[in-house]
Amino acid sequence: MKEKKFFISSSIPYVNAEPHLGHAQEFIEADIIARYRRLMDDTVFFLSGTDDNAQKNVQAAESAGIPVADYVNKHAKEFIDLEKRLNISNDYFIQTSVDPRHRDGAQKLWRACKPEDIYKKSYKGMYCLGCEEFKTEADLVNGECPEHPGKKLEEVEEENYFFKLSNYQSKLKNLVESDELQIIPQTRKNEVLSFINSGLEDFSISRSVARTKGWGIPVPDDETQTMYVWFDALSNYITALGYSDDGADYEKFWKESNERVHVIGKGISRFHTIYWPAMLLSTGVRLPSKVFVHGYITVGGQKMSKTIGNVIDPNVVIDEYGADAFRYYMARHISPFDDGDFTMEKFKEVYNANLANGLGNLSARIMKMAQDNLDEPVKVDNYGYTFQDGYIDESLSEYKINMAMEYIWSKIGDLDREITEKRPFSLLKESPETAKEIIVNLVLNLYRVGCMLQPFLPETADLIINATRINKKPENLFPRKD
RNA sequence: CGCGGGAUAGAGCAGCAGUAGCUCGUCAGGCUCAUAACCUGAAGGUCGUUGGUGCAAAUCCAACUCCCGCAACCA
Repeated sequence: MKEKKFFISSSIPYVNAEPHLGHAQEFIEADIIARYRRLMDDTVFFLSGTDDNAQKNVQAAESAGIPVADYVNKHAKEFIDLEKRLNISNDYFIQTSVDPRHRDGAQKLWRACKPEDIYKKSYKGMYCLGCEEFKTEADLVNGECPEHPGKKLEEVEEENYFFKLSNYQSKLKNLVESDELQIIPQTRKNEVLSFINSGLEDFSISRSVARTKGWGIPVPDDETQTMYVWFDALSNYITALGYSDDGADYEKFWKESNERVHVIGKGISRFHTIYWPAMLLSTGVRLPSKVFVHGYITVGGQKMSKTIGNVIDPNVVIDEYGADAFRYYMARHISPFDDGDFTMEKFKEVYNANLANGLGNLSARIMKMAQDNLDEPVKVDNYGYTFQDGYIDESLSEYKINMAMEYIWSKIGDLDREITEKRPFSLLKESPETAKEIIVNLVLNLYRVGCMLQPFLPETADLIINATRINKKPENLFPRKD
């Protein structure tokens, strides 16, 4: 099989708060794909990071009374820690305010844009001092900012750089329609196309230094302007690879790669499927090949929000149930494409049903029989099974992670049924040879399940595979919770 | 005419044209190897409403009702 070069990224969240379930979901989805591709012998670069330069970070730091850099680093560390705890196998983690290659790369990208695509324009708008951001007519209620009633809106006028998105309307349309820039799932592709067809307006790509308070990346050759954070943030996907100095990873995983995939949430699909590709078209840099758009996570059917107080810290779930149990829920019970719901009650239910009673119990059943009745370990390596399975390949090639999981769990059900039907435990007395044959076959199939689980539940997969290799019942993989 | 998503057994969801399925719960059996786990069976659905296309519709089309997001710089 020919080795492929595969790039995949999670989006870089701005770090004005602790990581939540949505971030964890995205990390897990991207990680499953990355691990799967490595198992398929592709050469993979999996990128993750934080968007440090957003103005929201500045506001959050100010209200916390901490220097922006400290504030950003503190929260970035929480993201790094969460990824570690979730066994996310990213090859690099870029912090956009820390890595000097990012600043250089973003400025290089700016300079690389066609001169006619960037122009200066006076921008006038109603600025809310409370929110510290511009408001559009639609944002206002009775001419006031709904967040800060009574507070006067200030009419601010300043010069900003704009990007001539309108130049790229038809090109973008063709790219998306032809799937040269593939958007998954189809509904998101339709949304993007309808947005393109409604007409693309140029967008602002800089802010005055006065408003950014000097935080962010300076616009090249203009000390009065800071880059608009999206221009800066989107470029992370290539700056992290070494775009600024044509580094080896940039050559390998961007310029010459077979696939370049961004995993993002539905709220930022426009930036990734329209703004970002347009910027790249202007500079002549290669485009991503796929954008995989996932939904949001609701809690008890409601949007997660601090006001409602229903925000769940992924760390709390991991503390109680472990990383693999959490990965399991995200992979199988949250749709990769639509919004999914999460509550601790539901989590516990599926944990007990599918992990404790399902996979955990099955592993114990089979390996106890094997340990007590087989003289030596089953030669699983001679079985010739590595990872591949047609159904899983097909599901994952379309990013249907939950379908792949359904399939694996159907195999688990098959094995439980087989034990009941073939009754090796009672055959041991009457015809031990037949019983042993059955047990050997069960071990092989358990091994196969372990292999299939590798991208999804890496720790558990290793424990199962190892148990079959040493012919020993594993420790309680998923203790039942009452 | 803003855009999109949802409405399927008591609950939560999958299916998206060809005998209605999964998890939990309920009831009745079986098994006793295993994490009081596992297996089988049963009860329970006019697949939001009304029309249409098809030999055939949760599945395609149209209209309507009710929920939920988004509405250009917000995972």
